Amino acid sequence: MPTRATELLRVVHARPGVTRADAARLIGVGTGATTELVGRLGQAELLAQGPTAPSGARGRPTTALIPHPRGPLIAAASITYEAWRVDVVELGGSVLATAGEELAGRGGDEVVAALGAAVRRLRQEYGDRIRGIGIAVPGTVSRDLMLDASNLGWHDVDLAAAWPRAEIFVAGNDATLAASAESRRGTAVGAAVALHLRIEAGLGGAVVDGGKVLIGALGAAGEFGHMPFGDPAVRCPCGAYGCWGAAVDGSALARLLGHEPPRDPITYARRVITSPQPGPAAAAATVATALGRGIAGLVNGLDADLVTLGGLGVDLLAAAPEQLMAAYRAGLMSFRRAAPPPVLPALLGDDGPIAGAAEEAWTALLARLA
Amino acid sequence: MPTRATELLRVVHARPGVTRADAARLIGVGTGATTELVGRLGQAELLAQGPTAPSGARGRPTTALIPHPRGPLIAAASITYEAWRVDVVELGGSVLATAGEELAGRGGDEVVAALGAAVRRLRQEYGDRIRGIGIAVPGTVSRDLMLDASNLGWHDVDLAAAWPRAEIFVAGNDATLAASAESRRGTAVGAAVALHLRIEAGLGGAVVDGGKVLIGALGAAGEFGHMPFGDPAVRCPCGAYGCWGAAVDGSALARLLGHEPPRDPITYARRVITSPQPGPAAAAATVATALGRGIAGLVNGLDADLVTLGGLGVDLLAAAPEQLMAAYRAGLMSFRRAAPPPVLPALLGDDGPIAGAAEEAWTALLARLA
DNA sequence: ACAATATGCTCCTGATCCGAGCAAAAGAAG
DNA sequence: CTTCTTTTGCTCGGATCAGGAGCATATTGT
Repeated sequence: MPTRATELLRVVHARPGVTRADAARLIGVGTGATTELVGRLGQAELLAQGPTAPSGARGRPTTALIPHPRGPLIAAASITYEAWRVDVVELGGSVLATAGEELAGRGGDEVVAALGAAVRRLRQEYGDRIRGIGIAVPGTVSRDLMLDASNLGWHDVDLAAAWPRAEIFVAGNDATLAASAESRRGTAVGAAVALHLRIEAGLGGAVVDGGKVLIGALGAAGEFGHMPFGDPAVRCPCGAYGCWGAAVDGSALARLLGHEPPRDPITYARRVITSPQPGPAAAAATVATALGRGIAGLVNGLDADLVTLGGLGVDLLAAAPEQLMAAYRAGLMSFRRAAPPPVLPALLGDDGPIAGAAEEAWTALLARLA
Repeated sequence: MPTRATELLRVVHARPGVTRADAARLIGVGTGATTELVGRLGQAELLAQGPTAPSGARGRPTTALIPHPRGPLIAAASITYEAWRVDVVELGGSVLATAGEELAGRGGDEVVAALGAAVRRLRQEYGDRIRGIGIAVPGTVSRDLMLDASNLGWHDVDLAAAWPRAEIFVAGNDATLAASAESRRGTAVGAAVALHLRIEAGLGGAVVDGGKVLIGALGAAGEFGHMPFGDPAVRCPCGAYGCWGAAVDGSALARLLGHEPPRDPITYARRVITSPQPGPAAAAATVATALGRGIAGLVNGLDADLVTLGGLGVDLLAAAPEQLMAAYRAGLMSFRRAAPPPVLPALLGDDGPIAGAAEEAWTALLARLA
């Protein structure tokens, strides 16, 4: 039940620094109710008012709504293949502090323990202002917060150990969370149905429908890499045949170039894609074609009006835009070809997953502050 | 902003005949508020109370909440390849009256005009109680209610002509609406993410996430038949290559059997699929395999926990269950194989689309009655 | 008949929100 | 500098809604 108070907080979170007059118009309340609302939320140490830059227009100047200096905070974390990081994020998305380090080959439980220690240090510094945590991970997260990251060789890693008994604890796949961030603060703001695809070691993604990320029945939605758009003769490590992901990632490039499967497929793939030599360029073009064809299939089926690419998808789009877009257009249903949904690089880049973790945790917190 | 009143109406719509005590517990209000609510909704001619069957338990007996005898109604319509139909549906989904006839080869505008005449007749009978209309059609509907049904040869048919200036007017693809109905009153009740697939002349479907049908940016989501799970050498009428739909419908069976493309692909396909002869049976098995493989891909990507099949999908599942399910299981990501989401026939059968039209129109009406 | 149990109604209270009217703070015009 | 215009903010009264305590009601069980 969204009350006016949560609506106002959501507006301020989405657009920190809105003027109170604009915010009131956005949620459709009069000036009387606004006074009461802002007063109440100020008392609750959720909102504060700050000065605005002079507008130059006539009329009494308004104030800007900003996060309260003693207001609640969220810890946003991400684990990538190379490092982990924790940010302290206030209402509106600003980062107040950060901590992190390289993975250095440590195991999942060790990394979660190190992350948990960092969260404890930050909680000592910020006290109970930190109300919860969101974590982005390169793998799948079950409902009971167990992480499975096969590309890291991690299985049954208990993420809850980072902060047992946290009031708010959300965790999710990095591509899923990056999609959330793109739809709120990135390229996909305003899209009705945004599709985000992210190629790193494998292909993941997510659909954001009307601002809500589809997380699936088990929290494992967005594994578009395991849709059979690829060559039915190629076996995927997941056990199925013809997986799209196996046609667009580093292993696909290695296969095309007759190389051994690379140990670090991301670095390998980036090197191949950006190589000026004809062999690698042709391989990149082939992979870009497979990417474009699959994107078209997803757009046909999901009726997205915008597609954003993250990770190696950005490099592929830059290296072989003609091939990618040609395959994309050719795969679209005819009625879509007049106005194909744009395929654009994601705005937030490598910060997408951690930004998404912050967004989802803040969304959960705002729902609780009802 | 769902108020208690709309919450109660939604509960009664979902479970007509609930006792008022159960309904109050479901929406979490005390008996005092319930009295006030039921009284208000009775005054507004939205709810009435009826007798309940004796429960046998102790305590004061409660009453059943039922639609008001002068309450609002919805006209639910469907157009299929053979006929059109209009039902008058009350709160809770019961059908009070129905009308319809065969298409008999008429064009889209003529059919919509006939449907509109039937709606006018029903409105004369029921007066302003009929507050809106929902229409299920075998094609795509744009935001401005223009219908495109290429399999019928209809283009730019103005559905709004069936009831211009209707207060509530929703229209959608038959497969999309059938998915909605399945998730509310069919096999998929309670599923977190339900995938419904419907094969008639082509393959369509929809995803229902947490009770909400994903309609896409243009209202054209669910065209899973145009995802490239099929043979890349086969050209689909949509202009793309390798469309899944072209691998599982009547045209695919005809191709496998060396027949000409059939004029009535649905009847043709049903005959082939149910044929006891080895040739047709083998073709059906091949098509069932392609269906199972694609379903697995969609389940992988969308993380559905239940799949329902409608139209010819039911026949395929009955004719070649082993092949379909084997391909399905083989295509699932390994972590899903321990507990594959069930693949079941849809409960509502041919009534799915019209039931879904009623559901969506009622949903819109309930939102307006806030 | 009486106890036990579940349900429904009345009345009171508090929270929320809206609108009217007035006050305040800026720019514009003389 | 004064006055007018424009926009915004505050106070106050009224309306709606929701929740709870206490009592009334209708059934089953002994």
